[in-house]
Amino acid sequence: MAVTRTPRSTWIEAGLRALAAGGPDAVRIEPLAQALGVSRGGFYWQFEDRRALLEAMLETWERVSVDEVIERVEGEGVDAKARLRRLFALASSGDELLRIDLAVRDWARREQTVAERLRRVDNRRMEYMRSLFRAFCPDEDEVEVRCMLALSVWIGNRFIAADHGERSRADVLELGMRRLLA
Amino acid sequence: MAVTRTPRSTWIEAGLRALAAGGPDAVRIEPLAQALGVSRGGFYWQFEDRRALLEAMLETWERVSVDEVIERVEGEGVDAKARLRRLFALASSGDELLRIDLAVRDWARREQTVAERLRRVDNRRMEYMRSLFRAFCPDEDEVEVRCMLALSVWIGNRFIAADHGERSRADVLELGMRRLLA
DNA sequence: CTCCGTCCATACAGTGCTGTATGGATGGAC
DNA sequence: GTCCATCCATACAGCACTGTATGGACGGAG
Repeated sequence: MAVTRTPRSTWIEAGLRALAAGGPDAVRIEPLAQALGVSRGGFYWQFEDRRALLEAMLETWERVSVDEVIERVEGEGVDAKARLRRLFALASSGDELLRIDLAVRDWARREQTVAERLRRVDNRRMEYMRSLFRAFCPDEDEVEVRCMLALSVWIGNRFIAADHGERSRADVLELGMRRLLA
Repeated sequence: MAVTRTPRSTWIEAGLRALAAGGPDAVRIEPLAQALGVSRGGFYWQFEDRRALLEAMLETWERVSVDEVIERVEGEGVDAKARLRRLFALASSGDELLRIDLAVRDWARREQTVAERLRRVDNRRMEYMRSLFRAFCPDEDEVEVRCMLALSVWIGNRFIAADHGERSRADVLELGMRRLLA
C-alpha cells in the first residue's frame, strides 16, 4: 500500500471552500488540484467523477452542520434561553460554515437532490429550536413563528445588504433576538 | 436602418430568466441565442461582451424591482397596514421577480459591484417599509426590527426548506405577518 | 530483494463556451 | 432604383475544463 497523499477528505474540504466562495459551478477539479499542488490523476482514482465529489461534499456538510452545532450548544448551560442565545452567537460566529450554508441554499433552488438534503437539515434544526422555545413559550403557534423568524433572520442577515441609519446591524439583530426571547 | 429583430431588451430578459434559473454562471451567450432562435452575431453588435449584458441585466432589475413595486402598492388603499399587506402579498406572488432577487443576492456575495447595487436596492426598500411601519409604530427601534424581520422572512421563505408539522408554510407566514402588524 | 497494489503525473481527445472577423441580408433615405 | 447603415449568420482561433488511458513512483508483503 502506498501512502495516500491526497485522501478523499482533502478533496472534499477544498471543494467546500470553493463552494462557499463561488457556488457549485466554482467547484472544478482542475483548479482544486492546482490549489492542492497535485494533478487530477489522484482525484479520478478516489472519485468516480465530479458529481461524486459534490455528493460527498453534501454528505460531509450534513453531518457536521447539525450534529456538531447541537452538541456544542448542549454543552453550555441548562437554561433554554441561554442555549438559544448560545445558538445565535454560534451561528453568527462560524463564518465558513454559514457561507457554505448559504451556497447550499442557493444550490438547492435548482437541484432536486440538494433540495431534499437541505430539507432534512432544516427540519432537524427547526425541531431542535422548537424544543428550546417550548421551554418558555406555551403557545405552539408562537413557537413555530419564532423558529421561522429566527432561521429567517439568520439567513437574511447575510443576504440582506441594507444599512440601518445610526444603528449597526448587530444592534438590530440584538433587538430582534430580545424580541424573540421575550 | 434595418429592423432590430433582437433588441437589447430581448437579450436582457432572456439573461434574467437564465439568472433566475441557474445563477450568473448560467447566463451564457450561446445558449441564450439558441433559446431565442438566433445566432450570437447580433449579440456582439449590441453588447460589448458578456460582462456588458450582466451589467445591463442588473440595471434593468434595479429599475423594475423597486419603483414598479412601490407604484403598485401606493395605488392600493391609503392605510399603512393595508399597504403593508398588499406589499407582502405582492412579494409572495411575483415568482419570477423573487427568483431573480434571490439569484442576485447570492451573486452579490462574490461580486463587489453586485453587492453595491443590491445595497442600494435594499436601502430603498427598507426606507419605504420604514415609512409604512412608522404610521402605527411609534418606537423607532421597533420600526427597524420589524423592517428587518419582514425582509428576512420574505427571503427566508424561499431559502428555507423546513416543514411545519400540521401547519402549512402559508399559515406560518400569516401568523408572522399578524405579529409584525400588531 | 522482488513483486504488486496503491496512488499520482502526463498526455490525449472531446466538449462547450468566448470573442473576432467577414460577408450577407434587410429596409429606409435619397 | 441605388446606396448605405444596421443587424445578423457563419467561420475561425483560443481557452478552460472533463474524463480516460497509460506509465511511473512509492512502500509494504512475501
